Amino acid sequence: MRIGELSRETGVAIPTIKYYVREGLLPAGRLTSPNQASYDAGHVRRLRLIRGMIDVGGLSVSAVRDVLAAVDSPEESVHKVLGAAQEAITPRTAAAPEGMEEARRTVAEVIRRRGWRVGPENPSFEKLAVALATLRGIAHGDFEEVVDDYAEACEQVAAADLAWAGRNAEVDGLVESVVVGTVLGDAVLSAMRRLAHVEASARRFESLAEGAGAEGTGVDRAAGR
Amino acid sequence: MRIGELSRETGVAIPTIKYYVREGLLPAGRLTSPNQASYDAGHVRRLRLIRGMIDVGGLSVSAVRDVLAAVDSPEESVHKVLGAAQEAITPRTAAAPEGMEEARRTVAEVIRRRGWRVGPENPSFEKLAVALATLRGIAHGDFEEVVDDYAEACEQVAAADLAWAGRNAEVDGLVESVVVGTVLGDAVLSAMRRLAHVEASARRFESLAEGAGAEGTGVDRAAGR
DNA sequence: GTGAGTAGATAGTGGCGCTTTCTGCTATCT
DNA sequence: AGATAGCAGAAAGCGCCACTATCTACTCAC
Repeated sequence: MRIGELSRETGVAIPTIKYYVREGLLPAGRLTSPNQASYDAGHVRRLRLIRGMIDVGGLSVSAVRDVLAAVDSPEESVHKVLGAAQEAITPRTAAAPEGMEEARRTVAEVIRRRGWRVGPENPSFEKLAVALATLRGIAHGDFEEVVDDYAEACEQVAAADLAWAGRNAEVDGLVESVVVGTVLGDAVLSAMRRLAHVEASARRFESLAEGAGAEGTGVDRAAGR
Repeated sequence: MRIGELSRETGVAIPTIKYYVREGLLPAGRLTSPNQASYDAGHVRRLRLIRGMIDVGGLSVSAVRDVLAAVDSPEESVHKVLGAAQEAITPRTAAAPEGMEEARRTVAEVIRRRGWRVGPENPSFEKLAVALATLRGIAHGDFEEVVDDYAEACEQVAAADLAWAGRNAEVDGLVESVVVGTVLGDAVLSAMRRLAHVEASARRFESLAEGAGAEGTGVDRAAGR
């Protein structure tokens, strides 16, 4: 397959494909003559993976490069790849807000209550603490009461993810499955969470005020601040 | 409070504050003389909200503007604000991948099974379908078997969110609570999902191969593709 | 042999999120 | 009263990013 076909197959413009090759996201084609190269199904898959991470996962090109570098090192442990994917997927290096110490304690507490074996050295530990500290700096309601519900839900999701990755690994390889599941799973999860929000508030408003001309998606007028 | 104090209080540089004012994210201070303005606690809160959405939520400045515009229109229904927040939080306008029709059917099926009352006109419906279609284009394992677990977890999360927003609304206003919960909740959820992944795979690998020198965080070597 | 397609390289583009610089002012300290 | 520090507002500039355009020299298919 030549570059034009690869482009048509994946919907990615030719100059963009060349750009990805230059940037090291995509391996170059096998040269059949000084100005002809051939691409195969691996390139199609890889390109789709790249576009998925960029378009759906919202990753930057350099984040994708980091993730793929981890995917490509064959002897790397899943642990490291997962770490790279997690590192790459989170936006920026958020400046530490106030109240981080308390937030870290909250996270450690949840982890303890759940019986998880993750330490503060895991980058997600810190990310979570930053998010919680930020939340406390903005909103008054105590988020700690919610955190355990989140944790329980996450356990369920993680179990499902693992089962899926296990099944998928037989074809695509474990590492790639983990990466795809992590990056795209986030997108799935947050879209679904929004749908669930709509339903949950529909349910609440209907029980509060019955039959007041619902708006289709359910959530209805409510006072601002 | 003058701009210098506002800057110190929030950790945001003065030119950046001015930039946010220009961009309409932050209301201007009240002028006390032609070249002096005073800012109050509302500005501090607002600035923290902006930085939280940008740093932790990963939103762009223009996305934040859209969200805040919705927050500020007092008679707007929660429905609309939630929609604006949801619109703003999702990255780009992902090009439609192949297999969208099947993906839409899958989403509709899950919604039906769950008894949710959300239609395809909800933007998250489409976002979810795009994510699923992309996933199918990349990975072989059937994600549909996982989708119901996700949905159940999301129900739990959404119920917790709603309860929190209800409590928080008494102080901060419902609309703002919903926005904060939606945007920052995503960050919390994905960080926590990663922690749960680590634990879940630790649990699996330990049951498969007992005592093979665990690496601290649990996940350990496994074959690549 | 002609036209469409290609590799590889360099330069350019538009948007984003600030940052710098400037001018005239004013609050505050000594 | 003078010195110093800070401020408002406007305009221009900057560095990065993700492409995109253009070019040359080739070659393959008809």
